[in-house]
Amino acid sequence: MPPRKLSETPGNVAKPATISEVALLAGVSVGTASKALNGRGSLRPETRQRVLSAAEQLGFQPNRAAVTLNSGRTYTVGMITTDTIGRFSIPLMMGAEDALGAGEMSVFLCDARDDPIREQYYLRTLLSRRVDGIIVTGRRTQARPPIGAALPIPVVYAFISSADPHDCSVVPDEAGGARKAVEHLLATGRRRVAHVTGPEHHHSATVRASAATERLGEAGLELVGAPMFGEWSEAWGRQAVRMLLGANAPFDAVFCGSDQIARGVADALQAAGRRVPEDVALVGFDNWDVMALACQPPLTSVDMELEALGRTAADLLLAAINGAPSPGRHTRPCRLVIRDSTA
Amino acid sequence: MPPRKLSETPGNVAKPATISEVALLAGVSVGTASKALNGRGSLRPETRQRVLSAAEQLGFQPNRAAVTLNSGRTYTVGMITTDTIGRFSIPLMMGAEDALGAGEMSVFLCDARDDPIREQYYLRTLLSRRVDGIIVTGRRTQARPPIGAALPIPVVYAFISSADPHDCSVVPDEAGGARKAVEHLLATGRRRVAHVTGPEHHHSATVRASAATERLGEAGLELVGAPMFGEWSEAWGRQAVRMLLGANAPFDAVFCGSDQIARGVADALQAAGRRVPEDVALVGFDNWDVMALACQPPLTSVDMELEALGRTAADLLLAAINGAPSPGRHTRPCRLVIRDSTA
DNA sequence: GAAAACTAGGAAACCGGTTGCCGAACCAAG
DNA sequence: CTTGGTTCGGCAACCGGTTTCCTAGTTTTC
Repeated sequence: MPPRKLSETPGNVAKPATISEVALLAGVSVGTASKALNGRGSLRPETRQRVLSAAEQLGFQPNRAAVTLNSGRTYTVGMITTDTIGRFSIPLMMGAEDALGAGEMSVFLCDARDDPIREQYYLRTLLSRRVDGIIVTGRRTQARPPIGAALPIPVVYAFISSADPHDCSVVPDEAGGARKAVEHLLATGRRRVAHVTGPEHHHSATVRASAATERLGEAGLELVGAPMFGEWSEAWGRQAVRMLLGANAPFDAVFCGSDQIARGVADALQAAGRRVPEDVALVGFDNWDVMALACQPPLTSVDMELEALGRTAADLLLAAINGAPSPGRHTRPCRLVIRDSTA
Repeated sequence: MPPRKLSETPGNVAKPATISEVALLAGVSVGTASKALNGRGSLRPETRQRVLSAAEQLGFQPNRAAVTLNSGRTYTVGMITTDTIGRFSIPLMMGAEDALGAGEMSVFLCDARDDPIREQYYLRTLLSRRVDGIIVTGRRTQARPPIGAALPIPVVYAFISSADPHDCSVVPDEAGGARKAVEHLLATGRRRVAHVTGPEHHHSATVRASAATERLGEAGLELVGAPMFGEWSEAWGRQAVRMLLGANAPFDAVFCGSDQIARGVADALQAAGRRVPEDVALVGFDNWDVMALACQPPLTSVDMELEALGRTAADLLLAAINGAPSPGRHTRPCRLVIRDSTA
């Protein structure tokens, strides 16, 4: 095999310049070149300048492997999504990547696809690559077993949280979000609120349901019927409306566990001749633009601010890498985005 | 700053083991340890075993920076999404990450967010980190200027393509997909097909529209009216249906440029009393499960097989890294997924 | 004008592995 | 007992930077 025939393009550069080539061109030693490039040591300004122009001319970029080797720092972090990359992981990743990029950190992407074997494989890979830290994200907020014990580097869990309370986790305040949703419904004069949400075994569903119930209780009210647990789909939203209408318990608002459910609810309500928001106000959860904006009318929804959450996680990780860890569970508020479905 | 106080956890390991520690424990020299671990040189089986158990015992993982330094290979590639990570980039990234991970490659994630400055920043970063190759992806299939000229490493464009025909690009056969959609409609007896799609300045919209028109022409038919260019939204789908119904030109099928449009079309048709698929058959594009499955009835749609596309791109990149580049534009077929909207 | 104090820049060790080369120990053959 | 061929494993160079230490040359000081 030829040494590195990487492309047929004629203008292809063979190899990046090394510091010794820069030193040679500038007529100094390698050590001096290094000092000039990093602003260390005491050099005549003219010498420094000569090295800098030589570097410029050769398009010199220091070999990060070499830098890593004697600093011990890789300026790299790993991001493991335990569930498949999806609607929730993306904003998280974007936020984290944004904050890390600003700190000159690069991000290794690892998609463990819900497979513990893949997860451990990636963990070993990341440790072998000596990343400075790891962010673990997932699709659900439920606590999960720590990804590893006694790791030599800091780990931050984002959205998902670690079952070990000493680990650093950043999670959205889903209960607070649900309370905000209910408060808004109360503020707009609704008194008979139903709740349609995802499966009962899903952590988010139960947390949001309890918080909503509790907040109504504080206002001396009760949920219309029990929380309706089902699945995170439009079809379930439609079905739930049929059940609600059949139950003969009047309601003037539905707080939904997700925007998809809310959209199904909206469709079914209108099919049944109920107007949104005049007859029934509607609040969703996730503020997933595709759903919330396409809904008719556009949907008021709770936004978990995942991008900011990812950014926070990255900042906490950077702090931990720099020797200032913040162990424990950190909570970030949700934001209510008001649209026509409750106007 | 303390040297590396990374977490408060007591069991925290200070530092990963080095090969010299392994060698010490096994009672051999560093070089011998290296040979034992890599299966090189000629060693007594017993010696080899002693080194292996020492490595095992210390949890030794070779420092990749050191390996990189003398192999020149980083076993790392960069993945740059030119547009923001979104619905299209995700499956691409997953496919690529999957194929690369199987080849022991790690992936640097770079989200350029449609910003040329960020893009060049990431490119420099990746080159400085001496990645073995780069995959460029984006949200649209249109050709874009090459990300850099005369790069020392191979680059593969996935989904998006490079304006330079010598660059390696992998794109879905959107025209073929559109033809398949039309063929299916013809096969199910439809003869009066309308086409509602995205903005005319969008490459995908025009390519798909032309292919659909052409395929109808081959059957001696014409599109009902001109292709209706608008935007990629449900609202436009609904509006287009109102326009179609108002035009008094009968139609028995609508081929839509996206699933979102198709869903708007479905809703508006049903609101107008037209049954899907009995009166009007409907085909979407993208096979975006959230839309295609939630649509009533579930939507027949063209799937661009983005995950496979990403995998192909990764395979081509790996081949190029190993000295076997495949310059030029590579096309991958789309797949028609048949559901109730055309049954 | 000589000694002391700086200054600029070079030599070399080092980070943690890999690999070519060489020598020691062992075996069998002469 | 010497010689030649093997086998095993150590030594040291090397990858590309950074950093410490040190020296030669210049400037300052008395």
